[in-house]
Parts: sequence; C-alpha cells; structure tokens
Amino acid sequence: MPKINDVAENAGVSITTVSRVLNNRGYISESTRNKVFLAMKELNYQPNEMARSLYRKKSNMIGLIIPTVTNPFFSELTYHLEYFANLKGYKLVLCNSMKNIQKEHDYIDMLKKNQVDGILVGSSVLDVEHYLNLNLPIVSFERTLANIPTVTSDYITGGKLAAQLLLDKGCLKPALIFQAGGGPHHQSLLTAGIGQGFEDVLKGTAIRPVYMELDPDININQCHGNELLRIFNEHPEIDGVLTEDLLAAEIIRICNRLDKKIPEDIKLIGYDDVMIPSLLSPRLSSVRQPIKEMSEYIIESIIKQIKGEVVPMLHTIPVTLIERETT
Amino acid sequence: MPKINDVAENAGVSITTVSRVLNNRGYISESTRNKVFLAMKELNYQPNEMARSLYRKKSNMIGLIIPTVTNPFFSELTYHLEYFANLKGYKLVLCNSMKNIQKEHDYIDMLKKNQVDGILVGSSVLDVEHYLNLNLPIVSFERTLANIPTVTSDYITGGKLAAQLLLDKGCLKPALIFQAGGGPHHQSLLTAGIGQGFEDVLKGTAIRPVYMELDPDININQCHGNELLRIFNEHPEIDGVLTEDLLAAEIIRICNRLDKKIPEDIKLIGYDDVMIPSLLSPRLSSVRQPIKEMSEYIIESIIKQIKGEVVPMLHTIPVTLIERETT
DNA sequence: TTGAAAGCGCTAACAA
DNA sequence: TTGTTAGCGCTTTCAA
Repeated sequence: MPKINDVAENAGVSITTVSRVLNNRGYISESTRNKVFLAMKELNYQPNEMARSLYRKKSNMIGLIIPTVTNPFFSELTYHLEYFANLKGYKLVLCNSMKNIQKEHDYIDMLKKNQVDGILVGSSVLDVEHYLNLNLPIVSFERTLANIPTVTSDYITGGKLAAQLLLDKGCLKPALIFQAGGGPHHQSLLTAGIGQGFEDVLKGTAIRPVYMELDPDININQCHGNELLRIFNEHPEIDGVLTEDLLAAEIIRICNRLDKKIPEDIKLIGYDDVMIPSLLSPRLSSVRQPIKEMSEYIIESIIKQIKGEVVPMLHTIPVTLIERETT
Repeated sequence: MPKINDVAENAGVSITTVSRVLNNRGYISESTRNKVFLAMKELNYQPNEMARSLYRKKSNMIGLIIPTVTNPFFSELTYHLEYFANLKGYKLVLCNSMKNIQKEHDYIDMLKKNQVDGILVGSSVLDVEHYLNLNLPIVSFERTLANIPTVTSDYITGGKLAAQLLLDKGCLKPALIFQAGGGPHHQSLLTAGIGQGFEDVLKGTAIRPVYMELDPDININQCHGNELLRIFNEHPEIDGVLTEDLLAAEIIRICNRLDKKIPEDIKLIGYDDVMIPSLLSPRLSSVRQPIKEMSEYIIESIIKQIKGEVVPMLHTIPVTLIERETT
C-alpha cells in the first residue's frame, strides 16, 4: 500500500502539499494539484483512514448492539441503519448481544476501545449507568433508557389500533401474547405500552383480555409451540390475538392443528410488520412499525450527538395497522 | 479518555513500562506491574485500539459484504460469522451491497481504506480481478470465484437428495424454481449445481423437470406472487417443487389460493433451511445448509489467510434433507 | 503557495 | 529491570 510519502516523492512535493489536496484545504496552485492527482492515480493511492482517524479523534464508526440479527425485526432495522449510516459516511460494527448482560458489557468495552463515535443499542439489558458513564453518544431503541436519547414506535397507539380492530370484528376474548423481557432491566413490549393502549380501548367495555408472557429465552430457532398450545388449551374461549409477527406465525400453525379457523374462529394481529406477515398463509394483519423511518431518525440522532448537538430524549414514531387476511 | 501517558505519570513510570504490562512483554518487576495495574484501574484506562492498529498494521476488522442482511439466509450467516469473529477477537463491518456492482465496488474501496484485515463476500457481482487486485485475504461464499478461496454448501448433493425424495414420493413432474443470478457474473443457485444434482438423479428415468428462473431483482420485501401464479397456471401438471425457503413460503400461499393441497397435490422442498420453514404451515421440508458450520469455516479460513497460511481454493460443506410436512 | 516539524496514542529497538 | 527515542500514516500549525 502506497503512503502519502510515496505520493509526495512521486509528485515532487512535500507530504503537506499532498495532504492539502487530499483534504482540499489551503492554497494550492492548479499545476501542483494536478501533479499530485496524477501521482495518486499512478500509485493507486488510498489514504489510510486509520491514521486519519487517529489524528482527528474521529473514527466514523458506529457500534450497533442488538439481541440478534436473525430476528427479522432487527435484521430489517440493521439493513436500514447500515444504509443510512453509509450514506453519511459512517461504518457499522455489528454486535449480537443475545440480551446477555456479560456480552453486552464486553461489546461496549470493545467498541469504546475501538474509538467508535457512537453506539446504537436495541433491547439493552444493562443498567442505564453503564451507558451514561460511557460519555459517548448513544441512541437506544426497543427499550426506554432514562436520560439517554430513545426512539420507539408508538406502542400505545399500536395497542389501541389492534384492540379497536379486534373489537370491531366482534372479539369477546382477546389475548395479548408477548415474550417477557429478557434480563433484569428489560421491559417486554407488552408492558412498554402495547398493553396500556389495548386496555385503554377496552376500558369502557365488559371485555377483559388475557395477558400472556412467554419465556424470554432467545434462541436462533426459537420455538414456542408447546407454550402456545398450552395457552390455547387452557383458554379455548380466546377469539382474538395480538402478538409479535414471529409468534403469529407459530400461532397460525397451532390453530391449524387445533382446527381453529383464522379469521373465522380467531382473529390474529401481529406487531412489527416485518417480512414474515406477507409470507404467511393466510397473510397476517399487522401493526406496522416504520422501520425505515425509525432507522433514518436513529442515524440522524446519533450523528447530531456526534456533532455535539442536543437531541430530544424521546422520539416516538407513529404506527399504522395493515389489515390483511387474519382479521 | 486517559492515555498511556496519563497512566505512566500516575504510576510514576515511563510509557514503555506501561506498554510492557499492557502487552505482557519483556521483564517487569511484580511491584511495577502492580503499580501500573493500579493506575490503569484508577484512571479507568482503556488502550486506544486505533493507535495500536496503526502501529501493528493490523486492524482486527473484517469486512462482510452480502446482498442484504434482510434475507434470512444471510442474516443467520451474519449472526454466526459475527459470533465466531468475535470469539477470535475480530470485529465485523457490515455492508449490504444489494448485488449492485457500484455499491459492491464502493464498499470494497471503503474497507480497504479502513485497513480491514480481510473481506468476506457473499453472492459477489464483481469481476474476480477486482478481488485478486486487492491483495487482501478474501473468502467468497454463495458464488465460486476462480483463484479465491470459496466455501459453498454441496449443491449437487442437495439437488440429488431433493430429486430422490420427490421421486420416492411419486412425483412425475417436478419443478425447480430459483431466482436468476443478479449481475453479469452471478450464477444462480440453480446453475451452481442444484440443477445438475437434480438432473443426475432423473437421468435414468423418463421424468423431465420444469426449470424456472425468476426475476433476480432484490427487494427488501420481495414478492414473486404473480410470477409464481403464472408458472402454476401454465404448468398445472407440476406435482413437486424444489425452491428456496423464502419462495417456498410464497408457493404455499399460491397453492392455497389455487386449491392445490400440500403435500397431496404438490410436494414442496425448500433449500437453505433457515428459520422460515418451521414457521410455515405446513412446516416445510428443506435441504439444510449447515450455516453455523459454514460460518465457522469461513472465519477460520479468513484468519488463516490473515496469518499468511495457505487455504484450499474450494471447500464444500455437506447438506442434509430435513423432511417435515410438505413432502 | 509551499514545506518543516510536531503530534494523534501506541509499540519496539536500543541503550542504560 | 527500566527509559529514551524513533516511528506507524496522517493533519496542521507556523514559518518561509
């Protein structure tokens, strides 16, 4: 790999001059500029970003910590985050924490040592203090961290929309089935607001929903078949469900097995609206989190912080309910 | 952020000494070592990996270029690659190329400038020369690149296993439906060997399969409904299908719509065995690529190359056929 | 308009 | 056993 010095020699100028044309700073005569460009081309020179970063104290790297990129919600989010980061000249270092405290901790350490300019963290399981002590730009999502800029979708409205639709379709015994939060500090989506929105709508009625939290264990090929089967056996009166997209897929299978027709016997609504819903049969109605817009906002927020700007502590992104064939 | 100099002053030694205990090199008295450790703890010192990398000319970063992490196959692969990379002390920089030549090119540039120690590239669309000229450790997967270490699953055997099962189940008109390769240099899975394996098994019989290549366009929420519908309308005699998992999901929906029963009227086999198959209803039979083992091998291979060792140009990973409810 | 020299935070000869 | 010093490849002040 040629270095700035090689270019300087080849062009017959000092390295300062090369640096100047590289950064387009200061006065340079056209002829020198051309000489330098020629030399760069001839040597196929590429500046060493590591050295530049060291001097500038800015790496243009952002750490992304999520439970696992195998979860479709996070994989879509990761895609868009990387897209927008790249657009702004940032690289993304991927970290799969599996909601494991130790792993999350180690990743943060690693990212800090590697001089990332900021950290994006989803479904964090660590104490807020860990992040506050970092003294580094942070954006949290899928979990509200006090005093750390957070972006989430509008869970409450999501819950309301789903409840209303289920009501409209005549459900008398709706169920909310979500994974419990992993780790001591993790709120489940349910407690995070979806449940509250759901409750808000039902308040005026005689309808009491069934709340269910599933084992929070994460696994690459997670399967909740048995747990779900138990729930439907214990509560045969359930005639509507709001749950995460991934779980909705399993529920469709369980209902097939139990000879419950969707949507006739049970209306089903997912939360997330990732790729899954349109893959399923019947196609899943789902509360859509606008992942792309969320990602764009998250990247904007971290970059603003990196630039030293102040950003709001909480940003809520609106959701919509996409009705398909399960309601 | 405290620097090595701060630690040195605090401990009353030279920075060389601090560096020595940091790297555990050379002779150091226990007492000095302890003094230094204490100072590091007191200042909460973390060595600047960027500076170390600059000196060592080794960043411990690996670039990962894939079409899109939203594809379940690549998201699972990415998860495991990151896992094993992390285990060996490497970070992964994620790049979603969308099989776009320009993007892939720019990402390579970026990675090179950022001094990654190696590049992992899946479904590359660039000329081999681009990679050979890089003069950097590379591992390719999901596409065979001449003179570049490549790892793929055993497509031929995969095709054979599927063909045999379809035969055994009495199919007379099996179809192979895959996405065409994107970009000028991209082989589709079909031409890559699956088709050949399939053909091998059918050779002795009177059975002629239907080959179908779908529009290679990638989209986050890709949907091939209309194309698939057309295929089944034009070929109502199809009674068995081998396809990618993701497409299999769509085919199940189409069959529902067309009132074709699975597996009675049509036997369906996926390729990949990612998370999707067990989500579907009926659960999808699928040729399993051992993604975890592939990932482990890929990381091993790139690290060996980084260390200057020679690795085989082609490594084929065995596949198995997981029979579930669609055959 | 250009260049010499110091320094970003670290490692490693070499000397003491 | 420890310290001095010269770099890693780059940017930038300061002087010419």
